[in-house]
Amino acid sequence: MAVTMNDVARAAGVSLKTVSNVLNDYEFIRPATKQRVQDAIAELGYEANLTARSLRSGKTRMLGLVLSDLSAPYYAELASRLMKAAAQRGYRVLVEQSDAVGDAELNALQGPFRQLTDGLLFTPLVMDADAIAGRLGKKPLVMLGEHILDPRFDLVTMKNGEAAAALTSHLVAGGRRRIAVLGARADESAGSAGLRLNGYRSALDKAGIPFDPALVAPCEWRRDEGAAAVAGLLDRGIDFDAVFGLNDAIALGAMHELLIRGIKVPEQVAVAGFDDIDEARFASPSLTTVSPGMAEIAERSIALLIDRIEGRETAGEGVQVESGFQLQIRESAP
Amino acid sequence: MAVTMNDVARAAGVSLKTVSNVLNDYEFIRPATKQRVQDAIAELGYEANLTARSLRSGKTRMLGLVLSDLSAPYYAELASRLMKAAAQRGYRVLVEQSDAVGDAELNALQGPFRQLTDGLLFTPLVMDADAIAGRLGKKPLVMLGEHILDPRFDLVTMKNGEAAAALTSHLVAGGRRRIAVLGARADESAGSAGLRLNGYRSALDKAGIPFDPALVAPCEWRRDEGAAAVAGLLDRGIDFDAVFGLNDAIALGAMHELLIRGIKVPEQVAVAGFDDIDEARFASPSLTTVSPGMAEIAERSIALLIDRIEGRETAGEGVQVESGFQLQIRESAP
DNA sequence: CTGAAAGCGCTTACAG
DNA sequence: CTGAAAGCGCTTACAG
Repeated sequence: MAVTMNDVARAAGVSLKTVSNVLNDYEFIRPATKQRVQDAIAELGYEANLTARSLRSGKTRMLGLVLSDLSAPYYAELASRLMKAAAQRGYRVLVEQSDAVGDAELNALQGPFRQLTDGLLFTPLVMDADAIAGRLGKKPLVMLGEHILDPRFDLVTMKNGEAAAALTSHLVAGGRRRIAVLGARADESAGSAGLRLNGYRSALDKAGIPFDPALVAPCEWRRDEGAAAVAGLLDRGIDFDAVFGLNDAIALGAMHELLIRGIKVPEQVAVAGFDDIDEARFASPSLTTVSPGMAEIAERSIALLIDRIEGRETAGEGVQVESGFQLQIRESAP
Repeated sequence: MAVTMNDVARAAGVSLKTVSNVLNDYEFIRPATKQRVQDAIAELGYEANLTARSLRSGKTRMLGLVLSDLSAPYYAELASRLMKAAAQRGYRVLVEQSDAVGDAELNALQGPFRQLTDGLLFTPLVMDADAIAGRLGKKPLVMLGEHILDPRFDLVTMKNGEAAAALTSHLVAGGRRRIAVLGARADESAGSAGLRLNGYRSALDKAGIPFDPALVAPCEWRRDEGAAAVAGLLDRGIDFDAVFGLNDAIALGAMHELLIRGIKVPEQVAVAGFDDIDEARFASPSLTTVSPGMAEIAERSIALLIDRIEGRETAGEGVQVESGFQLQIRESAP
């Protein structure tokens, strides 16, 4: 049997409530009493039972993180940072993978997962704003790194459009005119893919370069899909002098396929990505990309969610946070 | 207020216990009763309170996963698979990052983290067998992908030594004689690093190639460290014709550094890694490595841990599982 | 097959 | 500042 608060109370000669007060940093405790309780805790090696605390208080001090796939490098790095930011504030992060399946997202939103957490960081890939708003419940939810700009939701994201435009302009400044875009999603205009695609188009507009839909290839945001997408363009005989992967994984997959086929990067085709995952620096050639300020995203989304949970943030409408970005110009598109 | 079992019992006209029986798939319930309860559950939208269940039963249906850093690609892929394997069996995985810090490992082993989980998958980098055995507690613990081969512990791992030897023999068969090893750890002879290093040495022995300690460079298992380690060898003027990174991240970092310096891979220096992370296939040149059967490791470690938790595995001594491996010969060391 | 009672270990009003 | 009581929502013996 584990040591309980009752044991501590008995050992210290006080009531249960007094022990509870000490544990919860209640202000008005006589120093001597407090000391006696703390001594008893130390002596008995008492540790609070978190489950009992949760049952009574209704709080778990866990945050839910819903994303499609933890093995994607961007999400892995993000999850790692989020966990550290949460730990500093006394919270843990419980991760749920949705595999970009709608049912899984729905489950994370209202199933048992929700019960286990005091609030959610949510990266929806399938559900739209109305579907989410309809299942919202009363626990706080912060949209993460995603697209749904809706006054009903808190959102921590980056300047997807601006950053994509800046990257595209950089490619144009390097003399590229036919820039293929990999990773667009047909069904999604407001999502990250859509926002980045819009940024690309606006940069082309600004440069007076006509938009060619033949240069836009949809694919999932993985290395193998990026490779397949660029292979498709080549096999269809489509001419291009640059590739913009809507994330780094796509770009790295595409770059691999180009090199395999003997196409020189960046001499014949420049390649650029998005996310600045660690891998981008060490690719050969190293990958030009956009750094989305992941540290800031992690820090601010955790802070916002916990502020909501603990009632410090009380804005009726959603709070929108946009982190800054930085171009990382490297060998693949100098 | 959420719907409780009491509400369901009242609606169905049965006692609490009967509702509990239905929820827990107790065999002997009259079908009509069961149906009435299930109808009431559906009608009221009842969902069991997991916290209350945990408090009473002492089970959380969560598994703890302790590793150094979730953003390392191997761990990210492994965690993703473990979560899926656990989910299939009705368990969740709660991840704790130790940053390879001893205190953090100790905390995960006996702090509140332990309370939240029914069992642990543990990848210790600092603590040794005796330290762990001393803090073991009564909840099951499975050593994961690591070195501690001790009859007191359950262990799921791979054939580190054999695989490293096979890879080294492959390099030797390709004509390499001076094979640098990156990622050795001075303090660790039994760990993964030590086992892989031993495999390397035994393969050299077999080939009649003398072991040269100057070719062994210690470093952390990250890309930047692999790059720095190979840079160190080059700057010290040490001659080598192959690099064996003790994991893929090291090898990829080293390969990047070689290419930056105009050294041709594999013509001048062959490069090989260990883990077969997705990134290895898409590197340029693609990376020769060892596939450790991660799917098998994930599946078997989850199965073993849950068998322990649920009392199906009752061996008094530790159960040792070694997954198979496969050489992945690619461009960096054909 | 089903019920009434006890209790897991805390926190939360409510008194004083 | 501190105490006695109630109760969070379940499961677990124990009866019958």
